[in-house]
Amino acid sequence: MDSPFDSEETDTPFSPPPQPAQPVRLSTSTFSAIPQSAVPAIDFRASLNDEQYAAVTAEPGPLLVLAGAGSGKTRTLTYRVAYLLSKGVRPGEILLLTFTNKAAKEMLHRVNDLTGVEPNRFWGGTFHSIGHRALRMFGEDIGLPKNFTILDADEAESLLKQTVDAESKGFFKDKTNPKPGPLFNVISLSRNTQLPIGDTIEKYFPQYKDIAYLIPPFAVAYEKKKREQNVCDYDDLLEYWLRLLQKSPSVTQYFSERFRHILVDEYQDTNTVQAQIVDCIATHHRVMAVGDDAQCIYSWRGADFENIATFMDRHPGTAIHRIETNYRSTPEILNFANRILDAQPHRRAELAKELRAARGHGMRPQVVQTMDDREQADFVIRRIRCLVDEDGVSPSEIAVLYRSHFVAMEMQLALSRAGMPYHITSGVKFFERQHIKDIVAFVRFVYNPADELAWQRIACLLPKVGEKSAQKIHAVAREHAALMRQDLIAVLETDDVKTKVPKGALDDWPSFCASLSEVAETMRAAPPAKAFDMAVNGWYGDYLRGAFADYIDRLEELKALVGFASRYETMQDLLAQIVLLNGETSDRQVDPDAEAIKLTTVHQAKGLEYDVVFVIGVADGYFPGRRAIEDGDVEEERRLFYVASTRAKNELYLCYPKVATRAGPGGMLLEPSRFLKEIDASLYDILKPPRRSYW
DNA sequence: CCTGCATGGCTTTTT
DNA sequence: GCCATGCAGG
Repeated sequence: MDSPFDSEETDTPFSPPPQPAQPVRLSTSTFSAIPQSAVPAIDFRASLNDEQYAAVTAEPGPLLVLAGAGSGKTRTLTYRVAYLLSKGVRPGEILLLTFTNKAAKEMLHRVNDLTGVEPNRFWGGTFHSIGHRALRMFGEDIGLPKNFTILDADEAESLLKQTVDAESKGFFKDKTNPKPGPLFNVISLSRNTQLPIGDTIEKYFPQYKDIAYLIPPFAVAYEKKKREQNVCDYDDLLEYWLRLLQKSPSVTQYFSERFRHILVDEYQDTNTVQAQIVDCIATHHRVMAVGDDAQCIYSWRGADFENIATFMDRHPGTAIHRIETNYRSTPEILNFANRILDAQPHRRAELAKELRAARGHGMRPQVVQTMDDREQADFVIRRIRCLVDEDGVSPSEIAVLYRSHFVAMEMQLALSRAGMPYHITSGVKFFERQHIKDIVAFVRFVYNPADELAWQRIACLLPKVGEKSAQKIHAVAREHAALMRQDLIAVLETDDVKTKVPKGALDDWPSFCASLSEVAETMRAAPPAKAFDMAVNGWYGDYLRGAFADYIDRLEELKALVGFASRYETMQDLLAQIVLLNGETSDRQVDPDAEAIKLTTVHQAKGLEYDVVFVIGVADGYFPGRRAIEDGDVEEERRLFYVASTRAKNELYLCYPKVATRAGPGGMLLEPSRFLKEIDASLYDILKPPRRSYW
């Protein structure tokens, strides 16, 4: 049972002396009082308020922390980690689970600042990335070969599409049937909620009631395909992890003995699988779940804030801590935000929190009405200039938030025109760029030749090769390889295989195959970055030169990818991170350290705070989104609006254009968001910026 | 079977 | 005003 992570906790200067193994027990005991001199002494009492202090220093055991927005939830969590360390708990005994990569990074960074303990000494990260680690260690116990690869959302969807096409020829031809995307969502949601597909459809997708019976076989076939190709989709990382824990007592024992303390951030956003995973590992009940039902914004992915309510049933003797003092926002912003929740049709009384403002007064939120997108962007830019130049606000303390990516389009253009540097956590991500995905697929195929999606991607780059030819080539190569007991890549150049290669592709074929072999060779002997380097310099390099006019720029990015790869020691880890870190934004920025304002979706802004926040597109149809309105369920959108508003510390601007220029049929008139209309007008000011002269 | 053109349909949010 | 899918040609 060797883990590549084991060494990390044992040989660093901060490690306390080894402790005798302690029996797992329901913890009524206090912490073992082993002095921890390496971690700097922290005055917990002075650094925290009463509520936070109580939670941070609570006896080990099930803890539920109900923490409102801006009440210092992350602070509580990070200090809890520091407190555990100060009591002699080793970093390797702490498991820290979050939802987004950003949150994980932020948390571990803060712990590092506080205690000096390096982030990589904890097991901390998203459920998915920790699931991947678990599968990497124990996947073979449930029949998952160790070189499995991970499909991103597009690839998974396309595999499902191919599966369904193969199972039932005309399914997608019939327009009344769900398309691959929605179909994937149905299956995914059923897996994440652990509900049978029939129940899932009844509950969440009644429009598919009539064809519900068709879907379970598709799900089964899809699962089979994934196994054949030795690939996992995102949901597998959670489901297989759970299955592993349920099927193998020794694995469960390993995790629960190893992670004597479990902390879960944003517990309101756990879905059934995630909650079950936590419960399985936390047989010792030393688990701290931190959450706020008002900020549950992932229910479309199966998140169920009822998990908070049932936590105490699943972990008897739960101590509940409420943290209700808000240090972040001015009372004006907080009043406004509280009213958003007041308008909720049904509130859970037992979860309700009353946020108290701790700060002095500031300005009321400003509702900004402009003609169109363009004026909206102009307003934001002019206001930012003013804030930065005259009020001395740092650009990095300013954020522009929106419900969905497309709302930010005009904003991006305007910022570029104005020469104002910005970070954007949306749009086409670095790892989603074509050439990046190509080269990753190239390497991924070498690593796992059963991965047909990776194969299709690279094979289709050859002239005259499309999906069908790619499939045929792969099939014949697979057969041949099995027959000859040889590597799949080694048989690609045999005549049998070549008969399936279209004429137009034969010119490229030898160098294509040679490059694959070279990469395979490198992968066996050298660190992963070398294999990437080899791939870039081989056949793909030639292809790139011919296929793209901006060849130089793209090559530059591929070199950056090689640089990224050099941070990883194993191919498995590297390839997984590329899929899972689906974040690393393609900042159009030259200097990454330059002070830049931030553009992000509300989802990605969760947990973060800024001096000044602009929410753009606060109009019905945008926020709440059109879809949510049509489905008659805007409650999640309301929580999202609450999350957006509570990101602001000093100033909050809610902007909307009166005319929709781009979206919809065009020229449509927009109403202010219903969430604005629900709020007493005395709680905000209305601002109508003068029309800008255009010459 | 692949590729190019035209029409229709449409837009969450993240791992 | 965009992208993806559908149809005709090679």
